[in-house]
Order: sequence, then structure tokens, then C-alpha cells
Amino acid sequence: MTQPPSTSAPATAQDGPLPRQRRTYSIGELAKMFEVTTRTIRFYEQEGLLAPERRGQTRIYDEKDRVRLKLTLRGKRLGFSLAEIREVVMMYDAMPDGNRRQLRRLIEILADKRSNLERQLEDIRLMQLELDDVERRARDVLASLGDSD
Amino acid sequence: MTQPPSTSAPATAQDGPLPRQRRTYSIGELAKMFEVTTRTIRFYEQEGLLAPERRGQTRIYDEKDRVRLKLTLRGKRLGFSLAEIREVVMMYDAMPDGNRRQLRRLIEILADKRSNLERQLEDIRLMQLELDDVERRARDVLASLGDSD
DNA sequence: GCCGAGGTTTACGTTAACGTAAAGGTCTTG
DNA sequence: CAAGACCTTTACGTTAACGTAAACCTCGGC
Repeated sequence: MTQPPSTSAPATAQDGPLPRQRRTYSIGELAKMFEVTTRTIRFYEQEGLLAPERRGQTRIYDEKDRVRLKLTLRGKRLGFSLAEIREVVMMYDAMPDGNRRQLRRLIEILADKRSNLERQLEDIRLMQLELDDVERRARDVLASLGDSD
Repeated sequence: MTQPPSTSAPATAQDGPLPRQRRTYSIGELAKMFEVTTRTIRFYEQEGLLAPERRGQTRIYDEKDRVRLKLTLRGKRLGFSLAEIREVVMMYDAMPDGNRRQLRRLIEILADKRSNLERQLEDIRLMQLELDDVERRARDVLASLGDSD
């Protein structure tokens, strides 16, 4: 490590109460933390899912950015496309000053995602049963092999 | 419809008991049934996930093929790659005369898929909470708009 | 002063999972 | 027998989500 894990300020004793847990992260730290490459993180930014500050050229990620990355990766694991994720994320950001139409649209989208999740739950349940069945058969065959082979 | 929904035989009265529900399907029927294109179905075959019989040039799918397609599509919805799905499907087929090593390997793979599903369950649970939260906020903002706008 | 461990941009390459188009065979129905 | 409605193969195109490589800057330590 060339640099100590980045904090926004060295924070000596007389600094007083820090401005609310102002921890920051480098791109490399986040990459290790979530086991993705830096390329992936930069790509997500390019796709409008992240917007870290810059200290000169260098990207500085804060807590909010970290949470967003976490949610994005979770969405990905569930098979959502980056476009879908961005759709929700951006509307969420635009919410405070959103008009009725936008808000209703957001709620509509949410309902859609929700039903998507419901189906996935059912799919998982069924898939688990399938796997149970396959495993049972496999164990049966294994047992029937007895001492032969 | 140029052809009546294909059955393996016209099956008149004196045919006696059919050889155990021997219904068959054309590629088009399956496509409509699962709302995919015929291209997709042929692609899955090319990838080794299906192996329908042929009447001349034409593909004839039976009940087993239909189930396999169903499972494949379910796997896809859960974010599995065709390669992963094939891995399980092929080992399942090879099971009867599989040796110990193969069977243990299969069980290993199954455990892996299973833990994958577990994580997805957790992801879904968390994602649902997120969506709940976003929706609640959206409704709040919507309500706070009162009669203005 | 330079070296290594980080960071940066730009840009072309790759993979999975199909889409799409062309060109042709086979029924059956008017 | 011509027109549809199906089916077939072959083959090139497309999209998302990164991987990979080159070429560069910058800082702290020896």
C-alpha cells in the first residue's frame, strides 16, 4: 500500500466531530471490496450509474456512491440490465422535484420490478425442487453402485 | 392453421390406449407456448440443450423436450447461462451410467447452484425492501404536492 | 532521481444470446 | 396450380457488459 486507506482528512484529535462519518474510497478500494475490476466501476459511471467527485483527475467515492454500487451489483445478480437499474436510480434522484406524472411513472416501474421479483421467487422455489429431485436421483444411483466400480 | 395441433397419431377409437400420452409439438407450437422465437429454440438445440426427433427435415418435439425447454427458460430467467444449464442437463442425462466421480461432480455442481439460489433469495428480499422504501418516499412526495402543481 | 503502486484516458477486442435476412422445401386449400 | 402457412439451412448483424492493452500522470519512499 502506497497510500493509507483514504479518509477525507487525517482527523487529528482537535478536529472535533467529523462532518457525519465522511469516509471516502478510492476506485481500487471499492473494486476489492466488491470483487469487481476498476474497469467495471468506471463503466458503470460511464453508463450513468455513478458520479463520484474528482480530486484533480482522481475519482473520490463517498458512502452514497458505495451504496449505489452495492445496489447496482445486487440488481445485476438478479438479472436486471444496467439500463433498468439506471431507470430506477435516476428517477429516485429526480424524485424531490418530480412532478406528478414522473412520480406516478416511477411507482409504475416499481410495481413492474416487484412483479418481476415475485416471479423470480416462484422460479427459485421450483428450481430448488428440481435440484432436490436431481440430487436425490444422483444419490440413489450412487448408492446402487454399491461396492462395484 | 394449416395443420391441426400435431398429435403423433390421429388416434381413432379403436387405437386402444395410446402409448402413454404421446403428444408431440412442432417448433412453432412450442414457440407460441413459451413466447419465444423459433430461432431461440433452434439455438438451444445447437447449444446442446434440446435434441428433438426428426420427421424428414422437420423437428418433432415430445413431452420431454417441452419440459426441458421450460426448465431452460426458467434457468434463464434466474440469470443462469446456457452453458450452466447445459452442464446440469447433460450430467443428468448421463447419470444412469455415470461413474462415481461424475456423480459426485454432479452433486457438487448442484450444491453450487443451490447456494447461488440462496443468495438470490436474499438479494430478492433486500431488493424488495429497497423498492418498498423508494415507493414509500415517492408516495410521500406525491402526497406533499397536495393540490398544487 | 527514479521506481513501483496506484491512478487516468482512449480505443479496439470479445462473448453470449439471440435477431434478421435470404433462399429454398412441403402441404393443403381455394 | 398458385398462394399461404409452415418448416428448413446458412450466414451475417447486433447488443450488453465488460476485458485488455497502450500510453500517460503522480505521489511517497529509498
